[in-house]
Amino acid sequence: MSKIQHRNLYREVADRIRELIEHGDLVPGERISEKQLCETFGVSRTPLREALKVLASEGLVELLPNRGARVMQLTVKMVKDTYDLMGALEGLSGELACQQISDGQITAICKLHDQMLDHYHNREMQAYFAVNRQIHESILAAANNQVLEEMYNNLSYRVKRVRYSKKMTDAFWRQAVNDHEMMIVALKARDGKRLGQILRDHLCHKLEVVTLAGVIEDDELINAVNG
Amino acid sequence: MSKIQHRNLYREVADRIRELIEHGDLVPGERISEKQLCETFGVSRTPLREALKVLASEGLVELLPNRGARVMQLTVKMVKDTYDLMGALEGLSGELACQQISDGQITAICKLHDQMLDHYHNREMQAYFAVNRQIHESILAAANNQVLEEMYNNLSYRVKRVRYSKKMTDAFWRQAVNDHEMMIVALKARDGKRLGQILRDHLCHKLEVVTLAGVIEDDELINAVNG
DNA sequence: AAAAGGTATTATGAATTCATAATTCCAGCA
DNA sequence: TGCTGGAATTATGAATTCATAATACCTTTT
Repeated sequence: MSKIQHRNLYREVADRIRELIEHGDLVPGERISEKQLCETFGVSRTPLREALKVLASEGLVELLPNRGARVMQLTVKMVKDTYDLMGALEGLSGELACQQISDGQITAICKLHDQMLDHYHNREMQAYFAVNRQIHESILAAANNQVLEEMYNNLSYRVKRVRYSKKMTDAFWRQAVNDHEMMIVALKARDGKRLGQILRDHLCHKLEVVTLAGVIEDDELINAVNG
Repeated sequence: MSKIQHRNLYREVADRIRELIEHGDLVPGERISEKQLCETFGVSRTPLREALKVLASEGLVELLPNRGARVMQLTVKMVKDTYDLMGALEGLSGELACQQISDGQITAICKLHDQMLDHYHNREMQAYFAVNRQIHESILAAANNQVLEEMYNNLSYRVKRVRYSKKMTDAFWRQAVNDHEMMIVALKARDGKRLGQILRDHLCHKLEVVTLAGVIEDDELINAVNG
């Protein structure tokens, strides 16, 4: 791994550690060795520890007093809670977007929607997810709320490790596409309340189709605490 | 000011700086002198700078490369955006709370509600706000979603400097109390959708009754950037 | 007197050093 | 053999030191 370039070191380090977590190179629950990371990145402990503190406040890492840091161990409940929250934020983004979105932005989203439909009919799941994400990001951007965007991205990062299942059921997929059809209708009508409602409900079953790799069951956690 | 006690220093320091910001001792836009804060708290620069980085990631402080830190300057738009977000989160808390709240918790909230009504009728604004906050916190707690709670508290901290106006209009106050009446009805019926809707709308006009002390108008900001 | 340039000072960014808490490992003992 | 206690080691928490960028101040020149 290439050494880090020296500019705003703690921020660079934080980005790199985020990548390591996202990529699964740092295993949840496993202790993070400061010395080892220092050597990996070629930096001293000061910026590394600053980065860890930022990551802790982002909820990606947990700091144990006098016992170092570890990658945050996600529980099923935490993932569910996070999805609930993201649903609420998506809903808000829809409501806000309708208040000010331009005709051009709407046509752009409709274009993406058509692309997504193509991928759906061709059963191209990767491409489908990519365009799907673009649509939601477009709505988020159209909401024109920096604080919302920041929060949403933070939450998104926390559960990034939980990947979408490769074997999404047809029924679920059809339902998701159907939601998107309704979204487009509401968006074109600039019906914020309705778009918000659709988006809030849209995400709420997403948990059913994620693979919980690296996520521990809550009863496991209880055992780990008691045992 | 008493020296800080040595235990998880960076966290203590962060708490203290939050207090200073909330209390208005650290003025928005003003540069934060590391040396001065170090002397105030009786700590070295290392934990202080760690604290600043955490506060920056919380949005309370902004870090300028090679030029230190300053208290985040709130704009009217940022405050509005934050209130929109908090409204959405309140709404979610209501929905979730209805799914699992116990009878005991409901009666406790009803009790608070009655207290609040008393304060309203007696025109005791301070007490009214205190109980009002307790009600919303109770619902938030009943939602049983740690991530939500954490995020709400963070947002709350960002706009804490913006205080409620002493001269809230009767009309507005009556409307707020009316909202609360409807909330109680929905809560007793455990009607999550409805409670969520009320809570989302409840906050959305709050901006109208806050004093924007220390907050700069967005056109001022534009002037500051251009000038 | 005002502006430009350069030096001195100060503040920040990062590395190193020091202190202390946690862990490991081993000896002694039951 | 397994358990307890303590020394040695290691890792973390915090302070200090070093390097460098930004700022302030002063001189020089027009």
